[in-house]
Amino acid sequence: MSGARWVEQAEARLAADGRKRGVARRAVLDLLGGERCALSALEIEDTLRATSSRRVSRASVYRILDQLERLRLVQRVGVGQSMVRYERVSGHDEHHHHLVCDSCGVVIPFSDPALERAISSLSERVPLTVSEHEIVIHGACRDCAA
Amino acid sequence: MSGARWVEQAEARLAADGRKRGVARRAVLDLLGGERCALSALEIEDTLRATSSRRVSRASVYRILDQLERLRLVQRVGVGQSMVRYERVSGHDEHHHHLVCDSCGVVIPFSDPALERAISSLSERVPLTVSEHEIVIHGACRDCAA
DNA sequence: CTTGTTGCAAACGGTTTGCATGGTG
DNA sequence: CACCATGCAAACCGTTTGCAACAAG
Repeated sequence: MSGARWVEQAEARLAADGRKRGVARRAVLDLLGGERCALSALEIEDTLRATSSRRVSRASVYRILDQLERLRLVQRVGVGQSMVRYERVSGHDEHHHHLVCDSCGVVIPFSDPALERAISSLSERVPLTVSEHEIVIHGACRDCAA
Repeated sequence: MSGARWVEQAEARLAADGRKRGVARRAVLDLLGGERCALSALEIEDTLRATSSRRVSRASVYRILDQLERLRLVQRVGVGQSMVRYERVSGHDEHHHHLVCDSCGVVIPFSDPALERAISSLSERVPLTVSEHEIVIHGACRDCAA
């Protein structure tokens, strides 16, 4: 799913949910639509301040992310243990997980069919009605390991 | 590795690192040694206040957990996105991951050899010197799904 | 005009730090 | 007796909330 299409679909679902359009949310949607990997609320605020002419308040960013999460349009990613990150939810085709460099903090997306197979087979044998899963691999990236 | 043996080994490694013994840390070690799954700093503080006669300050709990993490004696677990949890690191035999009920917050440990195999094979093909990995499966537990 | 949206500032809650005290090696 | 460990309280910082002004349907 392209970013533009995701934005479109998000607007539709928000409208169906009885929400009204607003400048702040539109700016956040446009930003998330252009990113395929996870951003924190503060990064979103900073990026918007830098690129957008109109200022978006921190509170609005959090409220908007909360709405989007409730509608399953974005997903929280527990990559850094201190700051929550969010990324847009697209089709299963774009499903991915994260490599995290514990030294410099860089986050690299990856996907692996064999791993997904193992997870989905496991999901059926577990005492939980599974809704999603998250895999984070920690280590040192090439720059930091050198 | 038994909890008691983990405590013993932890003390040894702390001593080797030039650390001196102290009551607060001993209490935290004993508690973690008796737990196989993840606890938050605040849970540790509360448990110690309830069970131990001597009070352990919140700051000490955080400082001690930080030391233990640095020495790889405990591991942060990003189970809830808001509160960091810690569990002791034992041998590969006790390696496990976590099921989280998003409704009531309960955390259930699990392990799966097939999944571990998929992860370790993946770890060799990834642009990162892998140190560890974390898998969290979200869903609704039996009580909450009912 | 009714109801959602936004910005501001203050409140919150988990975590960290500065400092003085106390205990270990 | 040098240095780590500890408690206390204050500072920090990401996040949430109350409120008043604003805008969409």
